[in-house]
Amino acid sequence: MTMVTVRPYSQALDRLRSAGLRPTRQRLALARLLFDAGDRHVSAEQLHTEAVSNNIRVSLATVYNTLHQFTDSGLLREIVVDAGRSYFDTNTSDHHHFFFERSGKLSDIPGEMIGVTKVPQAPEGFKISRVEVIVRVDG
Amino acid sequence: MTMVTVRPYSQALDRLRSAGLRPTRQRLALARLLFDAGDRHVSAEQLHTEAVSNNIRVSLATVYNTLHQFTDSGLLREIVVDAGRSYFDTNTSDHHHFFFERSGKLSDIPGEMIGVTKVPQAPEGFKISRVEVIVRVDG
DNA sequence: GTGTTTGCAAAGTGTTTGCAATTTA
DNA sequence: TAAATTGCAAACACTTTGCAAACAC
Repeated sequence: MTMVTVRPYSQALDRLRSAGLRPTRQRLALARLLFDAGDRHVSAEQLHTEAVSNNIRVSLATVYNTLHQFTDSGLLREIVVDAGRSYFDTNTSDHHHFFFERSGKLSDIPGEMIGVTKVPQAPEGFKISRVEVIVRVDG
Repeated sequence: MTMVTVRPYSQALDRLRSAGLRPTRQRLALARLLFDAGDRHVSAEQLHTEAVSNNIRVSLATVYNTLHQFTDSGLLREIVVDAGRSYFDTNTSDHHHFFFERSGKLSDIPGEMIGVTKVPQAPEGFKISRVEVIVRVDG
């Protein structure tokens, strides 16, 4: 018996709808690039380049706007590992990252593969919004 | 019996010596600001402002250079939590951080207060250089 | 049609660099 | 005095913004 992945059409439209974002040409095209290819970590510049080379006419400003709108509506997660460059992760579930210092690339570590114990209480009046583990690797 | 902290002079000079850095006026002054006041998390801009208001004549470029030299020689640790701004931590021992999203401030979590278990192997050919835990808090 | 979204170019951050002048050893 | 360090101003990389034109509903 063989497993078959049925992908009748991009889920991009549904994602936009459920996020309450108008499915404009640019947003749809970017959503396809982002979500139709499994888990990804992209910078704005990268995504823009990729869009352009796929003949999607979209400005860099719109890519930035779109990435932030997607992040605000929970479709993406922003990751900061490197001063002066933001990455956006299409995997919004609970997980952590390897960061490859030489190449500047990221890769996912499934949430259950790392255990963080004894996380201290947030100080009075604050609540923990996320516990992020970054395993920096080199070599 | 009373414990007395004897601080005959700043340890800044010794720190520079042991790091093999020439103790210039600027480096000494910055080292005093950084290390004579316990654990600190500062940005370049912050440190420069502080220096200027303490009548230390030093340019922002030199502050950047100095922070990087200190980091390279192990006197400081660089922390990236916020896109587009680097912090430098005078505590170079094994520990983690709270990051206060609203104020942009950091505070230390002693190394032994968080346990990270089951850290996966670094991929073939890579070695782990650091495991960083950032507890983002909000509110 | 009306309100939203886009693209452009300009402006804004934070950081780095080139090089002459200054300082340190 | 020779080599290292500094300051300045310009250059940089990345990101955000203002606003008119284009678009979605």
